Amino acid sequence: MSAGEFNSWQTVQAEVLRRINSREWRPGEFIPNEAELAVEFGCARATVNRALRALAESGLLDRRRKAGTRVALNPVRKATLAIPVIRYEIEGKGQSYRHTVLSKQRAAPPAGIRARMRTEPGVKLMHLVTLHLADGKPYVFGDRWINTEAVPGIETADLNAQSANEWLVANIPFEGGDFTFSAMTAGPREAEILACKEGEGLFVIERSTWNAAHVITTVRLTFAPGYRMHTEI
Amino acid sequence: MSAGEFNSWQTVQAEVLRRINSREWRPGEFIPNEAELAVEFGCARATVNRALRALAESGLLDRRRKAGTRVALNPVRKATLAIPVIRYEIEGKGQSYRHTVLSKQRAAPPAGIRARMRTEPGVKLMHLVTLHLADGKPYVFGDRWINTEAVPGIETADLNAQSANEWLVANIPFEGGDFTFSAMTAGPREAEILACKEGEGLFVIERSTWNAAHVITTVRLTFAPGYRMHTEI
DNA sequence: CAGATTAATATGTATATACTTATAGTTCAA
DNA sequence: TTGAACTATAAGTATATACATATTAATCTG
Repeated sequence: MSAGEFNSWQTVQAEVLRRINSREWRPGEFIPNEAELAVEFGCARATVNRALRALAESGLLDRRRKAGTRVALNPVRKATLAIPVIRYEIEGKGQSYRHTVLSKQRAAPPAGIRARMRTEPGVKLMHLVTLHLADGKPYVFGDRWINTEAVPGIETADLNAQSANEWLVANIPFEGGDFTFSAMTAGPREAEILACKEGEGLFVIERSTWNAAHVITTVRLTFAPGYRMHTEI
Repeated sequence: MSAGEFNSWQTVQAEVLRRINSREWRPGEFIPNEAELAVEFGCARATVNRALRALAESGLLDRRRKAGTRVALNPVRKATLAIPVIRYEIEGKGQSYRHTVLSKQRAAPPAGIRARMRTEPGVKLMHLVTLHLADGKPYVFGDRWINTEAVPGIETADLNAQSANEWLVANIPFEGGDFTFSAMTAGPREAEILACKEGEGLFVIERSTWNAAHVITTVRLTFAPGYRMHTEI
């Protein structure tokens, strides 16, 4: 089985993939260690390491020091989906982009938001409701809370000129975020804002972003009917 | 600025991140090349390469040969979301899992499906409708088409014992897939199958998977109200 | 025999060196 | 002035070597 020459990490990766797919190496099974594979493939261990590391990152292999490398039992397929800035998404489709601020005020958030923002009771946040339009038609509206303490400069920013999301992306570095995707049924408010019928199913993204010290912002994006989010693996 | 010692790729990465976040290196701007950074950080070029490559993969840097490395202008944040096998997802919540096959037949698919499956007109596929239940309550139902030509053995598989998805994951290696997430409004059929009210908003995942030669399967998963898909970055 | 100690081992990482490859920029020719 | 040919450059990769680190397995103790 000393198959020819696999002297680039891509060819090594391809060969390992082939063996996994052909069940030569079965799920849960340990595969030979890096040193052995390097000899068999006629390449350096670092090359094997690169190939296996990439496969482990994509979820097909499980690796542990000393224990070794095994074919993943239940390969969790990971789709990486790009989170777009709404303006780019709309303009990318060749449509015109516009947004309007429906309301902007300082207020103490309801309990649910406060929990997500991890702020003390009574602390006021900036509450912003924005509608984004594609070719003049409602596309998505965002109900956003911003921790003004974590975001110096937001108070004086002109959020009519640049949407809060864009302003934040451009000005406030963040370290992590979480995303929830779901569906909701349009009520009177959504129907009015998005110019759709009450009772329609709407796609919803909830997103929080944070840095080391604070939760920066949490936003709920409710999309007009027909929105589709797409990704490939 | 010859800042101390950055002699592991993680510390190099952290320092580069710091400079990006602090705007020392601004979006769109070229950063010094690997060799220069290696000298400045007091480490090998390979170490810098590892750090920058990781940052490029996560979308914060743009790299091109000869041109160099620049800070990404619009950092596309990528969330990697794990595509779960439904049984694991349900059992992971501590609920009991059960599934039933509502219908299974060979049929020529409608045009939309045929386009996705890339089959010739008249070719019959396996059409499978399955309901998955959590603690006995409808959780999601799947409307699936399988290219039997691409999937040897599926005809004789007992899809009552093991769901089609699980059978496929365990038996048919695939190379790529695409995913679409959207919302729909429950019609009479969805309301009946999912035991929900007509007019409720439902979360929908459409997914196709393929290997080198064929589109293997395409499935539309319609979730009962309340479903939320979550991910972090 | 339970629990602590030690050894063995596979992956993880760092480094110097060398070569490859894509491509931006320049030069040259039609 | 366009475009083809060339060149210089920065990232990309491969390799040998060395050492670090996590973790299993074996061994030693009480």
